[in-house]
Amino acid sequence: MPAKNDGPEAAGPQSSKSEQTRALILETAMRLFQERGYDKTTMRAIAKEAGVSVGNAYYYFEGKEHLIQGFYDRIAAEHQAAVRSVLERETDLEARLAGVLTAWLDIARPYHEFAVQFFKNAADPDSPLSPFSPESEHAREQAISVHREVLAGSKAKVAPELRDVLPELMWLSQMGLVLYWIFDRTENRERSYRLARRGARLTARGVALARFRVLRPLVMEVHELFTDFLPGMTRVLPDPGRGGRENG
Amino acid sequence: MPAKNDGPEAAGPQSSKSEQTRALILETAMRLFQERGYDKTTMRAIAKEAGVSVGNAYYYFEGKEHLIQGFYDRIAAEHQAAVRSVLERETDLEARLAGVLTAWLDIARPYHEFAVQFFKNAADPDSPLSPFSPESEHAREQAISVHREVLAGSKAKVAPELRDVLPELMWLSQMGLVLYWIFDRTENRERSYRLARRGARLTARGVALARFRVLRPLVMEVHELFTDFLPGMTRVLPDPGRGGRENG
DNA sequence: TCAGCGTTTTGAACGCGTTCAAGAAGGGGT
DNA sequence: ACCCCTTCTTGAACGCGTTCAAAACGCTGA
Repeated sequence: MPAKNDGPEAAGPQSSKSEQTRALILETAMRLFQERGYDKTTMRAIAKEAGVSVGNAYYYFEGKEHLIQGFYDRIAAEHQAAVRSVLERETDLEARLAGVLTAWLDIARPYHEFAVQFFKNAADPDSPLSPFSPESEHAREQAISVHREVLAGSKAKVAPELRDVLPELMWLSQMGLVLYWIFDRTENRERSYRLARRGARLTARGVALARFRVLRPLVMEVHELFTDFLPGMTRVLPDPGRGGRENG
Repeated sequence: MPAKNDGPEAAGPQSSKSEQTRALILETAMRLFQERGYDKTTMRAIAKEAGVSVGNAYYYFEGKEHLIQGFYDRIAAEHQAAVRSVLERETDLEARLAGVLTAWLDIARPYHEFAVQFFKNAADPDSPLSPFSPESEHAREQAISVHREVLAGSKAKVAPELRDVLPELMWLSQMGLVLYWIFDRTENRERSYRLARRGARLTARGVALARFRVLRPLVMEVHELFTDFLPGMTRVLPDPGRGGRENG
């Protein structure tokens, strides 16, 4: 049997010639993106700099936007690592949440410049780069589980109705922070940091108060709404059909 | 002195030759967008169909994306009109809010197909089409004032701390609904309608409960957070005012 | 060694949004 | 009548992302 693949994407992290070329193209692209910005980096420039042909880049990546997937992965990995120390140290819900959010801001800082391009694609439901796309499911699930840990490792007492939806809610509000961050033009993203800290405080206080009797109906409402709609958000398509390319 | 202009954009809604050409291009573009979708409609096709040259379209509009501004205006106008009957009829906050939201969904329905493109541009902070851009300020202010009316015309008793921020909050949650709607693939956007109704209920109950004593700190938190950050969102550029105290 | 076959690589070509130098049209002022 | 200045219009040309038929490569079995 010859070396048969299901396409270049299907291969694992082996160090074959193919994987090397793929990695070379990705790294070159990421470097140029950071040096010149996304728009000013042309596919031709990436190919030239990497010493391959344009067509070759398209053999490994479906298009230019797919080359920024590398940043997703990098940020996610760094964040996961950075968060660890905070989660081991703190037991206060507010501090834990604030730590996770500000850690993300720290890590994402170098990429703010072209985060817009990032987000433009994320805003397209059909794009695999959308945080709600099936392709992002793994990364999304990992991000949510960070918030699960934020909650579980804290000494905060959580209303039982909120237990299961809260991590997803917190992830969603993190997406809100990211959105704010993208629009944030202040120096060093100061306002984003402020929002992160305040948002963490608001969340912690909300969770604490959610155990009061008077709030029972509201909490139930929140619970129902998000058990109902979060699965719908994270699984956008009614059918799996990752079907043919609609060319045109 | 000859007929001097500050450019074609500066002219009011006169019916000069210039304005006619501009309108012709815009109408042709909107028609083709609806017939073929945004991506499949080329600038060359718009120009050809309108009987002008490509360059001429660029004389009147800065680029292709600017041609969808027409939809913004159209939807906003229709929504403003549709909402009137609801606001005159109902006095219940939940019903008023649900009415406003579902009216938007009704009106926006025909444009869902290419709403993505819509949103891709809206997601760019530098784009004048962003709902947070200075260029959208008028439309945004009008949309917020609809929510002001929703609140003012209802018999609901609102905690004083929320009075001034609530309309903006409601508008923000409407933006959230729009986001959900864009990702919504269900038939007739059923889930979006569900979300609108449930969101309205949640908001109404939250407002009702916000008057309880125990919630005072939470309400204050919400109030502070949004008086602090909403002006920052709607005025993207660094705004020296609002020098609230840094919070540890 | 070589033919066969899947994998990888190539770069010209396509269609698109956008730009721009050049010209046409439309009026005053003389 | 003529020039002049502004506004409007043109379409070829540019640079880009993307595609594709064809070529080069590399491995396997004979």
